[in-house]
Amino acid sequence: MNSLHSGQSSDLLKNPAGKREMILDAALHLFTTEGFHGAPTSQISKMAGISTGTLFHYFPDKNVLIDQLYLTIKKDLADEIQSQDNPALGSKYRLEKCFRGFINWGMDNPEKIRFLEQFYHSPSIGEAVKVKAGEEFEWMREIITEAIRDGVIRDLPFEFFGVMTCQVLFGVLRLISSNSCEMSVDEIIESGFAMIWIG
Amino acid sequence: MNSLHSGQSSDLLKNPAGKREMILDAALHLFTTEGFHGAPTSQISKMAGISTGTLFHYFPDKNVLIDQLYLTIKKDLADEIQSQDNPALGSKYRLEKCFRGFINWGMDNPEKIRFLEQFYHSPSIGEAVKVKAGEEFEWMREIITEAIRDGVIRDLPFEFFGVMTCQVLFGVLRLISSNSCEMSVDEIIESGFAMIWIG
Amino acid sequence: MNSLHSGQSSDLLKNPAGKREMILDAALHLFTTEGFHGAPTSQISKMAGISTGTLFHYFPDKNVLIDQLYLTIKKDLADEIQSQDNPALGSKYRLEKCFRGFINWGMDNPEKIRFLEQFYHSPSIGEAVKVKAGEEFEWMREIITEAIRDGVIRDLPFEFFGVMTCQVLFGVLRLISSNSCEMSVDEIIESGFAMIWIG
Amino acid sequence: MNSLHSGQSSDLLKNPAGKREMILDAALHLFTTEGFHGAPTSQISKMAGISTGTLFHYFPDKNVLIDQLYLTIKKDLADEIQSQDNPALGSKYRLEKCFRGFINWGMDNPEKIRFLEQFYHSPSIGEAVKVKAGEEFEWMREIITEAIRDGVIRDLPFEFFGVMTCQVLFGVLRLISSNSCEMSVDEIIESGFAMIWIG
DNA sequence: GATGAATGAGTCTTCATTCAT
DNA sequence: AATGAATGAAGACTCATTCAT
Repeated sequence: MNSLHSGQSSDLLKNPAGKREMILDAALHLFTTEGFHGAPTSQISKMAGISTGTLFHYFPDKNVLIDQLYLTIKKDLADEIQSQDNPALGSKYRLEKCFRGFINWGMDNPEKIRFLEQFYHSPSIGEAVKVKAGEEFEWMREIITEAIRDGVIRDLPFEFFGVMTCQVLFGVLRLISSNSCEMSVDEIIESGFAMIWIG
Repeated sequence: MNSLHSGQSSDLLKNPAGKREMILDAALHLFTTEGFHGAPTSQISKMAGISTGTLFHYFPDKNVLIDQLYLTIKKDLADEIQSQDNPALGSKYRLEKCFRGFINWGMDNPEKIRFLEQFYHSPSIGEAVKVKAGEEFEWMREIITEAIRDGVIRDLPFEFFGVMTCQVLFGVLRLISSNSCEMSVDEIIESGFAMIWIG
Repeated sequence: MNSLHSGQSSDLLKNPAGKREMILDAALHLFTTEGFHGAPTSQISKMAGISTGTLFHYFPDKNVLIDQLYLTIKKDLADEIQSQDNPALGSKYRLEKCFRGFINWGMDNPEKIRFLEQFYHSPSIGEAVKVKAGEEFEWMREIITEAIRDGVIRDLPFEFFGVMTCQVLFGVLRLISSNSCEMSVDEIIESGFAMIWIG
Repeated sequence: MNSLHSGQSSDLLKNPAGKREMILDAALHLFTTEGFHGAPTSQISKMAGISTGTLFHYFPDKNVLIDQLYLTIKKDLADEIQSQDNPALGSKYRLEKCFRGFINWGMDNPEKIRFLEQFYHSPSIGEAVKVKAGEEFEWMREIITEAIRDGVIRDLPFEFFGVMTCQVLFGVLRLISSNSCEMSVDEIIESGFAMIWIG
């Protein structure tokens, strides 16, 4: 018996993506389409292909599940953007790269975007988690500071810039995905960016 | 029986603000702080000062309640803005008046703003109601068209303008209410408007 | 239609003993035979002839149910004993009357006796309730004091006398109900009393 | 491989007191404080320092665990008392030695006493086990018979004497451990014994 | 219209037990 | 022997909704 091969095949059969990840995936879908209280844990585990008990083996309760999901998604987004950053380049270029990273990630992950939109304002996510998730984006503060020094954006507080940029980028993604306005994807993106650069 | 007398006294004693309104008020508060499924109808009726059965006298079920609440709030906002409009004036002035109307209404009704933010993306509101609520703002299309003709804003579809403006105005209100950025209320508002005018 | 008659019959059909009492009766039986955690609330409500939800209308949770049951039973016992007391009589006579009252009540209510035996030492009953239940018997302190003054029982603290008397009387009732010793009920009772009088 | 060496080291490292005993110890504590159904096997194994699966290696199921625990404790008590008995001495002396043995064991093992009090009347212990546990004390029947012949105690059935003596001794231990009556330990013990001798 | 007791399907969560490693 | 992830039946409790009064 070839232990290497048998090991691989059993890994693939039993662990196609890791149960924790399968739970998070199912939860993402159901929370987004049904809401937090509208998505029973029984349905989440069924969709994840595990038993009801197993869900609680990975997440002590439903609140922890949505908190971890929120955190995971925000970190996923932050990592994706940061992975493409190059501190050696100019601030305007770096900033635009971040925006495009956000938009691309959002177009690739429409359900995650819907989740973030829906739950950022929701009482279902713990406050501590919201704060912690926000910290994943702290590294951008430096780019903003530099961009202000370079005159690329107006001299306004980081908070203002952060909130407004998010609002505009979420708006861009909603327009793209709703497909209800007669503009090309690129037009939407460029028009959105225009609001940020001057604002 | 003297209907005038009996009507008056019972109205004043039992119905100081109208039970329907008291239910909507309680629902607004609880849906905003607890979410749709997180706010039991029993708690809503208790806060409204009525019995559990009475709630279902005014709203056939809980979904109708939140739908009506959403509709009522959006109409409230639209009416407030429209009441201050004067079609005889210039498009830029009218548009700015609308924005300021929105902002002022939002500052006066922070819970309603939170409700709109939270439930605009939520599956708890019926699609038909979302559409119907959107129609309350159809009258603004004319102002936008005029503003584009006057070169006050860029020539972009109504949908783009509508989504983006909402996003920016909600951002402005959030910054104002969170109080976390070192800017005066006026600075926040003006900086927000600047993004819209050019965008 | 005879409203008087119909009223009576519907009362009898719908309220043969009061739902609260039916729940307490069912709980008494099931807690005694299955233990606290061994008796599902679903089974209690089924035996009480009500729905699962109704149980929680009368008792906010299962712990309150057993606490109230314990309190009700202890009060039942205390009231029964006190109702036969006559402060005008001598202390020995009164004390013996109390003992016989206890024994008779215990023989009439074997399940309640089993319940008290089983749950007096159990962590399932809240401490506060145990204390409160104990206070139902405070009025006996006076009889004991008098009995000591009269030389009917030895001069020992109320606590000693209380605990020991209970132990003996519970023992008497167990021997009577187990039927495993070749003594008549009266012999058991008299032999038990003998232990108390001198102790 | 040196079995002696490996055996020793693993025994000492992994089995300082025997896993079976550690499970029984943990179960004793948790059953006493939380009740049978209130103490999850997972918590018992955690407290015993073993895995959930190992518990079921030593005890096929939870009922067997509590049955064995009950049996072990009763045997422990019986052995302790019997070990101090000397058939050559007089019946009154032997009997008193037994009582003192019980009291001393109870003062040394308060948790075991609480366990016996709590579970003697509980449906969680199998009937067969209760009978079997009772047999551990059969050897005392001879002492009682002798004591009756010697006129040390009244001529009453073994069952009466057994139940009543237990009740009194448990009462004594409860008074000692509750510390709520103004008597010295010796006074409580002697006053308790007095009840037995005459009864 | 107004009440609130009653319902029971549905929710989250627990836990004894198994079994592949 | 030992582990601990996995199971899923079962439990406590909730809550939208009804209906007799």
